[in-house]
Amino acid sequence: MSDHVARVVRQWKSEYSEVDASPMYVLARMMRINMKINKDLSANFAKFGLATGDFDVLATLRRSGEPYALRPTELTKSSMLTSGTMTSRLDKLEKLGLVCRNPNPEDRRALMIHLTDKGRALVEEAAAKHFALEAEMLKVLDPQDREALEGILERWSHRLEEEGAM
Amino acid sequence: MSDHVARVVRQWKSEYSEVDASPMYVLARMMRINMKINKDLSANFAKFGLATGDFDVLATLRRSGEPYALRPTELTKSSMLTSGTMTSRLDKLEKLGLVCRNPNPEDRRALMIHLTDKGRALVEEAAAKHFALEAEMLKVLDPQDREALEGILERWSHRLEEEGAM
DNA sequence: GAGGAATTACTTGATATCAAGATACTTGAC
DNA sequence: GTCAAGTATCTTGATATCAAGTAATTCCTC
Repeated sequence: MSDHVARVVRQWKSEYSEVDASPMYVLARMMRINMKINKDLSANFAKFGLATGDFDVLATLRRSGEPYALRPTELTKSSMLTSGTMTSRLDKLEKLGLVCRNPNPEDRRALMIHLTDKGRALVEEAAAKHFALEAEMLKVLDPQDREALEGILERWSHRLEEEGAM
Repeated sequence: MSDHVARVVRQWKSEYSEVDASPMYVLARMMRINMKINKDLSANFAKFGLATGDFDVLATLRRSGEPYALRPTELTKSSMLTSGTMTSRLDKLEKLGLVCRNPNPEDRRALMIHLTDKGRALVEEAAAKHFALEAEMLKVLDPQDREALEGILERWSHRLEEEGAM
């Protein structure tokens, strides 16, 4: 039995024996699993009329607690995106009445993005489904694998953030 | 010490105690690490004038062995993308002289995408750097973590493919 | 064989993203 | 206080992607 990535590595080996393609066992599999996860998660968000990125903004506001307001820069940093991308997301969410832009009294360059009541209700409903779906997805892993994976990813993430890489 | 995802989970817990956000320890960390990896890998491809997806097509052709030719459908399946996306990638690669479209003698609906000599030379150069960079990236993991991760992702990937999910 | 179902590559229109730069504002060095 | 440097948001133009649909061809069932 072999998966897509195993076949790819085998092909490289037979074509190009001087190169070590083994990092792909980790990185290419991660990438493919991640693509699959993202597709499934975004199918759930679509039921609420949201793209993954829209949910991400609303969820970031919601979990920041009262008064459910952050600056665009904070949202941008949290999402690993560029400022232009965040601007267009906010345009869309504002048009849908899920957030509103207010002036920021502390810094006239900045804004405050407020979650509206409608936005809050929607994100809470979507988040409940989202967490349930994530839990479901992890059930294909054996409990000990899931636990080990949690530890490994935690260490990996820490080191990347320590290095300032993220 | 805590990373971005740990802070996010803590926020959810304090705002929304009835929900179990713990799957995010696995899924959100995977997503963020993956985003970081993709950014670094695509910076390497850019040195060769390629986007990640362009490299993916050229590499799939190269490792398929002589005569370095596949049908668009095979490339599409391998990449987890839609056929329209593959069409536009092939347009671009053809314009750059890295692949060429030839009629497929066995099926007049289909084509054969051939890697040109120029395409082959480029992908071999880019691939060498790519593999070196991937190996470098995995050095932040302890050897036992890397080994464990390889096993876990292999099992995960197998199960998803078994289910027909990928 | 004939005819309907499936497959193949492509087209179209919409959206998401980025890099680079513009504009307005704040901060800090002197 | 002044001004250069930095910061915050948005704009612009380019690209990548997708979903849905099209036309030509092949496959399958009878």
